[in-house]
Amino acid sequence: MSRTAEVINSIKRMILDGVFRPGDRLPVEKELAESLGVSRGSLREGISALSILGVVDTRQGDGTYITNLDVTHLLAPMGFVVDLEGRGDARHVHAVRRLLECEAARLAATRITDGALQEARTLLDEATRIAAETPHDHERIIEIDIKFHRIIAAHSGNSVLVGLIDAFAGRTVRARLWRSLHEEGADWRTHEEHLAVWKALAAHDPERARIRMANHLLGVEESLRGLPDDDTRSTN
Amino acid sequence: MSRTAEVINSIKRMILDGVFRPGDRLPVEKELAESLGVSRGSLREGISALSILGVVDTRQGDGTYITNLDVTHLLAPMGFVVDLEGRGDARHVHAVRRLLECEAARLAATRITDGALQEARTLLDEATRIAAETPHDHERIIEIDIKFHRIIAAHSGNSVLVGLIDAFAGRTVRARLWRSLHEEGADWRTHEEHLAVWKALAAHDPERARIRMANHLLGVEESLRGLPDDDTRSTN
DNA sequence: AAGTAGGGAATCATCTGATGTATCGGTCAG
DNA sequence: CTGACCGATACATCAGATGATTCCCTACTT
Repeated sequence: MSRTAEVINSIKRMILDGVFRPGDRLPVEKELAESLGVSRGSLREGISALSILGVVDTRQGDGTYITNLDVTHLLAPMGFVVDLEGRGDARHVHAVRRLLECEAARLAATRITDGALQEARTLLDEATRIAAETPHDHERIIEIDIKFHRIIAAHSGNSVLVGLIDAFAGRTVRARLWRSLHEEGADWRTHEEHLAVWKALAAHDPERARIRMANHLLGVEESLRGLPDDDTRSTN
Repeated sequence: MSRTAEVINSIKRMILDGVFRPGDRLPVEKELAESLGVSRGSLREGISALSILGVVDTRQGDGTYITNLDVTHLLAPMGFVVDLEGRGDARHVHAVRRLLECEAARLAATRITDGALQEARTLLDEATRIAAETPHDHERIIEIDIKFHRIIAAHSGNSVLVGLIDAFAGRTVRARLWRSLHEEGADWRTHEEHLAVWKALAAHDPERARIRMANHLLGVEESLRGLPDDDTRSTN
């Protein structure tokens, strides 16, 4: 095993064993390198990888700290996989996303708070206003869409599920989706679907919430089918 | 953005843009460092991170190559998240795993080949023999269990789903599970459940396969409840 | 002619030292 | 008490040298 891999595994192990806890500061490079028996260069290669993985956070002039180890943060690197897999035929990615978000909606129906329902409603109301304008502020629409889905995921009560959903509903996927269906007033239909999901959540009806969410995501996916997108054709 | 991050993003971008394809060999360190405008050290930090992420593969004395970019391979680093999240209360991890594997079973029911069915059956038959022995060869039992689940996942026809399942049904989770239920002949019950899943697959009945798999995983999860595990208590 | 052992070039792995840059905290003038 | 200054600290980056491994060509053996 390379020195770099040793560094990574050692630090991971120390975190799993509770030697380092979220927010803890690591020893300075020179010291940590000596204690692990590697040079600063090799140590930095390992720290660099851990930083990309969202395990540690280095601040120049300050030090290196263990992150909060939040699942969403640790799963962020998965975005590359989603981007990569979604280049051509994104059906697999969408199928998984649908599976995850439907489950989140089902769980959220019985767990969502009145405050979160109100917050979601406020977002949808804003979307209503924007959709009525011409031209639409699509950036804001997308932002609202992401927030709406995130509220639902957050109230599933499952942090791992939240992390996965965030990774799968990332920027690129969402951007691709909206770029394709921002024409022909499809945002009105999307808005109606969002509203249907919200009503099911407000009624605290798990099955209804799941179905409404499934219907919504299916609609979005179908907007992608048969796109005049070179990538889509080339991999079929 | 740090030089290291620039290196990582540049190479990721080049892969997404098709400049580098799976199996391609990257320019030598000195050359690549110059073309990206960074020193060899910074380049190596980036390459090191990409290597950990499973994007590239460096071989001393040979060169650095783009991996096959297989989803399962790229999702392997997520194992740390599973390990981390599964230290204390692993319910969230198990809930997600159950969701993923049930969907895989459902999909596999209509897609699994006769050959794969036969292969799975052979594995289960071997498990039958081993379970009858005393003492059991638990290592082999675990190996068979993993292979059985993997065959099902592989025939879901969704590569992303396969990658996630592999990450979530990784070594540590599986080891924890089996360590806890390898007593009191629970492996017989597990074996019966596997058989029920197999029968549903053989009948190409999606709903039945999903339910049998759900039942199987619930049984496994329940074996974990109320374990005298310090971690479990401390985080509740 | 075919197979094999040897050697050299190419490439990554690692270490060392030096310099640049950002942050934090104390000090001191106002 | 406030705010600007300044130095210690720590990470960021670069450069050079040496070691280890692989690949491939050559020459030798059978």
